[in-house]
Amino acid sequence: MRVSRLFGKTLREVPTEAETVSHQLLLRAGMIQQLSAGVYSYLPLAWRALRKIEQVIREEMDAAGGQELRMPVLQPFEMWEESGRDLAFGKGLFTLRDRRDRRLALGPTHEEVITDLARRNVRSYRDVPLMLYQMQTKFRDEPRPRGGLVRVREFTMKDLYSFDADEDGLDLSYQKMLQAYKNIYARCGLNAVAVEADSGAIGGKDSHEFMVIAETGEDEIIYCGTCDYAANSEKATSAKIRPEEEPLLPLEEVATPGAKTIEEVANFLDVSRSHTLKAVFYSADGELVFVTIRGDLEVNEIKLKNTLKCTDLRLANDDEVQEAGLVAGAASPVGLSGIKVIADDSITLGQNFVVGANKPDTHLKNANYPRDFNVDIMTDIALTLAGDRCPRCERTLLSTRGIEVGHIFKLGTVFSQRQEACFLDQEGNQKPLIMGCYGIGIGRLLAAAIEQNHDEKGIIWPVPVAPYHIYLCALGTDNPEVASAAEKLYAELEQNGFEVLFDDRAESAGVKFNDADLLGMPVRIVVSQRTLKSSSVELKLRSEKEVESIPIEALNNRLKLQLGPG
RNA sequence: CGGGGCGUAGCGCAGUUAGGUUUAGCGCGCAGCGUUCGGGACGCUGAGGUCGGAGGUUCGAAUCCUCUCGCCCCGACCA
Repeated sequence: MRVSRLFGKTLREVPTEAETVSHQLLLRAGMIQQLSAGVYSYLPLAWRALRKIEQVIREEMDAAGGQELRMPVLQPFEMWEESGRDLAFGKGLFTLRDRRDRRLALGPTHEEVITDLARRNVRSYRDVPLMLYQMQTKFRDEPRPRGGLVRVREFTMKDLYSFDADEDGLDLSYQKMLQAYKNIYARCGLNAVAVEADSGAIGGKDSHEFMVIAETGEDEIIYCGTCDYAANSEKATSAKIRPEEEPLLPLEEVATPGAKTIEEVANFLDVSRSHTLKAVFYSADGELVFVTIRGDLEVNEIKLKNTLKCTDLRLANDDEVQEAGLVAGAASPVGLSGIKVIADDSITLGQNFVVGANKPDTHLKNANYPRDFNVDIMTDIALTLAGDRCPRCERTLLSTRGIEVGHIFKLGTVFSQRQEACFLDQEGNQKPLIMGCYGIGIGRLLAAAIEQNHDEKGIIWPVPVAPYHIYLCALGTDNPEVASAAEKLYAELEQNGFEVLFDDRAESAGVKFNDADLLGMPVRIVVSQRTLKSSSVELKLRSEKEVESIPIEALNNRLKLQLGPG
């Protein structure tokens, strides 16, 4: 491709709307163009890179036993009602009506459709294990698109779905995908780590996310500096420390005028925060619930939402709290009735807690579970923070930010049961298929690759995803000798199977070099009067500082060494 | 949806506070000619704007008022 003919102009200045590095570079390189919030056109350079990423993914999916197919974007809305996920996705689901006024949804993901395909086509245990995948456009009406290609409303996703006869089969499929994903990231020049994750609207049990460490990432990762524990902060747990055992003391009412927050109460009574129980009120699908947790911890709303199995969760407002007869600032489960109480298991770690007395300006000392109160649900709903203890080795946890470039789930029978996708096992029993699903956002992967592979001058493409291998730079094109030598070299390189971006423009050296750096092809070759004097060209790797002079006849072999056979 | 910011030429901006010499400017980029030519060269000439949109106030609106649309950033959601 000739730069003089390439569609998409490089920009000298950074467009103001871009804040993340990948967004800035994609815009400056003339690779993407925004149409509206979270909706982009991919210009030729970006499109080539995206296709290369797809090809890497396709190869790994096929190698793991996947079969590529293609499902529709346009899906009957009833299918989403059948699975109940019209509510789980809520406004995130793009919907429309056809001419007969039938409601349709633009697919945000394809579990419903694939499950339907499976129930029509899988009959026997002989038909599994089965892995089906596609590269396809997803639509999600995200509340807030951001970061260029990091979070958009229309994007291409590779989604693979596995079907197995039993849990062991699922484990095997899951492991295959885990490995395939690691291969993909490594081939795309990405350092991605697998972390434990919440399964969100997709549903299911085990789940891992692949994170690319980046300051601009949307997710917080909690990880152990000592062992290999790593999890999304939504999912992370910690070893909650149990204080020294003390004898159980009798309940005692104390006046705590003006003290409402945990901080104030703890200070007033001169006890540590971990010696108090906090009360928080939530509205879960309209029902008021009482949440209690040890005073030194915070509630993780994702865990709470999963525990309550509700779709809408928010902090209750003052009116709702008053209406329920709760005393904000002095509430506790002691003596409480008629309201659902959810407790974090931290309340079993410790004794003689200070809790609210359910009357203004009054607290109780020495509350103990279960002696003094009961709860409806006891589980882990605590937010894990950097500085907490690792759940595996009890060393200190650390945190960092990351971009989620892939997510894999063990779905189990969530979908196959709801949609009755069954098979006959060896004994002739009808059983639901055991499913898994595995997704990668292609554009996001591209953005992450740039986040991790750039310098102040521009992109530094890893070879497998580079739009072109070589940036061929002709300096002094008005010199016929240079021009014809460059043309000849361009033709030869392409003949030898290299993908070449040929800068044939009548621009100054500075302009060409800066564009070469910005566009970031792995190899830059310069042809000029100077190099021709010694029948050579100059070769520079984008990732290195040094330039080397190569005799033209040796160039082909040198490039093969660098880029692999063309 | 809550909070913050912004819409003036392809990109980056000034002008808006105090309405009128602004037929709306500047830099980059773009077109033509000439000189340059190994890290974003220079000169001359030129094209390009219904100042996001609609209403209103006024003799007069980019500037004031009302409504509206769009975009970015921070939070609640996800590949």
